[in-house]
Amino acid sequence: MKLSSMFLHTLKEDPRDAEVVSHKLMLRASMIKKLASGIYSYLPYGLKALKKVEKVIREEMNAAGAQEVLMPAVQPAEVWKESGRWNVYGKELLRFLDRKGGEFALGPTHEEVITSIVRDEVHSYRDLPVNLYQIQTKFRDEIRPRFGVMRSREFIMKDAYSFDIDDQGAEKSYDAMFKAYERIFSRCGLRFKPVEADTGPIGGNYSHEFMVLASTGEDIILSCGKCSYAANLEKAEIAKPESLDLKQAPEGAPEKVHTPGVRTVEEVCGFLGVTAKDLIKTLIYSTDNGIVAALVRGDHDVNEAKLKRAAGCETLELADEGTIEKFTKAPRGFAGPVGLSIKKIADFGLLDAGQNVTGANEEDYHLKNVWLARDAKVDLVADIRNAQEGDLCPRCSGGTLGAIRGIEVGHVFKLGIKYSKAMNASYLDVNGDLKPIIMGCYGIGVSRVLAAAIEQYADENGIVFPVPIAPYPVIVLPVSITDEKVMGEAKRIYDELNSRGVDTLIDDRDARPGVKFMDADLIGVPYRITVGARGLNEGVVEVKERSSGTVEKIPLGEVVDYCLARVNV
RNA sequence: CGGGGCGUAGCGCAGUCUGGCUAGCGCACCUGCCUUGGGAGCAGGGGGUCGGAGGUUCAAAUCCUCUCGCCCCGACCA
Repeated sequence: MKLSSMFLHTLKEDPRDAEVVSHKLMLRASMIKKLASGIYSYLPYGLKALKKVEKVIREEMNAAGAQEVLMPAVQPAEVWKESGRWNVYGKELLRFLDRKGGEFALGPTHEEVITSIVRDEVHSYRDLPVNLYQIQTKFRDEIRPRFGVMRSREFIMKDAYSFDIDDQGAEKSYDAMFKAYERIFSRCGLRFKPVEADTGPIGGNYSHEFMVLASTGEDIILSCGKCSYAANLEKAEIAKPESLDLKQAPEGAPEKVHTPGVRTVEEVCGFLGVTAKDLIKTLIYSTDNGIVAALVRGDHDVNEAKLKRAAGCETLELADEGTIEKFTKAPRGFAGPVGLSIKKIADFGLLDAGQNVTGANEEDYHLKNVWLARDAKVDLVADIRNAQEGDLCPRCSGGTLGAIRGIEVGHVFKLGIKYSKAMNASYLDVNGDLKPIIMGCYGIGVSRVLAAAIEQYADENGIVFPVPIAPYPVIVLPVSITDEKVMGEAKRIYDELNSRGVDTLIDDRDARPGVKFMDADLIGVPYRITVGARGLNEGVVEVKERSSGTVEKIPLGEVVDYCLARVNV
């Protein structure tokens, strides 16, 4: 491709509303263009990069035995009502009516559609297993899109769905996808980590996320320094204590203190001169299984997914002011376990606590010297808080958890029969018995992979594309386009590289060399061949490697082979 | 949805508080000269009606009301 005719308009300055490097650089490198909040066009250079990522994904998916399909972006409400998610999915599902008043939605994911296809087409165990995937535009009406295509509303996703006759088969399918994902992200040159994850509204019972490690990531990962355990914050467990008995309390009674207007943990600490660790936070939750009080140490945070499990409920949210007053007899900020008659679930972290400060269930009063074992009847002790740095590993002995940030680029789920049961996707087994198909689903955020790669591979001069996803692995840069010798040699190298299968750019713009160098750096081309009169006199050109910055002088006759050897991975 | 910030040319910004000449600067773009190994220089030029609507005023980018959009923090959500 000739830069003189390419639709590429780079920017010198950072656009104002870009925060993270990948967003800034994708805009500056003329890869994307915003149309509305969370909705982007891909310009030629960005699309080319996207296609490279897709190519890697396709190759590995096909190699793993999956077959490509393409499903509609617009989906009728009908299938969503069948699966039961029409009423569950919430505002992220963008709904609308067609001219006849029929209800439709823009697909945020395709479990319903694929399940309806497979249930019509598959009737026998002989048709299974099967794995179908697509690469397609999804729409999720995110409450707050941000960071460019990292978290956009419209985005490109590869989603695959596996169908098996039994759990053993489903396990194999899951495993095959897990391995394919490891190959995909490795080939893209990413530093990543698979972690155990919560399943969220997609459902199912087991899942892993693939996280690209980056300080700007929105997800927090906890991983053990000693063994291979790693999990998303929402899922991360904490080592189970040896005993679930509360610490024995001495004789005595809590002492009431006047704490006017003091509500938050910080305020209480400041007012009473204690630390957050000395406090017990009492959070009142409304659930489909009644009201519960969650007790955690003042410096810990409740993990709602864990609390749901412990409380045995499906839905759960922090109680509103009125509910709190009704059950604690005090406004928000003064709840405590002593004398509280609702179900109380205490966190492991409180097992060896004593002499705590808690709310008094009375406006403007707290209690000092509270011992859970003595003063409050706790119904259950469980793991209900977020893990944090320094916590003990749940899988090995002696390991501690560290926290790092990551960008979720892939997610694999075991769905079981959630959808096949709801939507009647079944098959006849060898014995002629009708059984539900066991499903799995596997997503990769294609556009997010691109953003994550740039997040991981950039420097002060711009993008540093890894070769496998570089839109163009090589750029030929003639220092002067008016020098016929220089231009002729540049053209020759450019043509030869292209004819030998290397996507190559040539900067044939009538611009000063400095401008060309800056642009080549900005757009992140891995190898730059500089052709100038100086070098030609010695019979050489210069090849600069973007990632290391090293420059080598290569004889004219060898430069094509030199590049081929570096670019064909 | 709550809090904060911002909409002036393709991009980055000044001007707004304290209304008043033809709305300005840098980058990008066009023409010419000159220059050609890390964002050159000179000269000339095109492009905006100040997010939108209404109002106040002799006069509105500037003041008032409404409205739309964008960004950040949070809540929410994968």
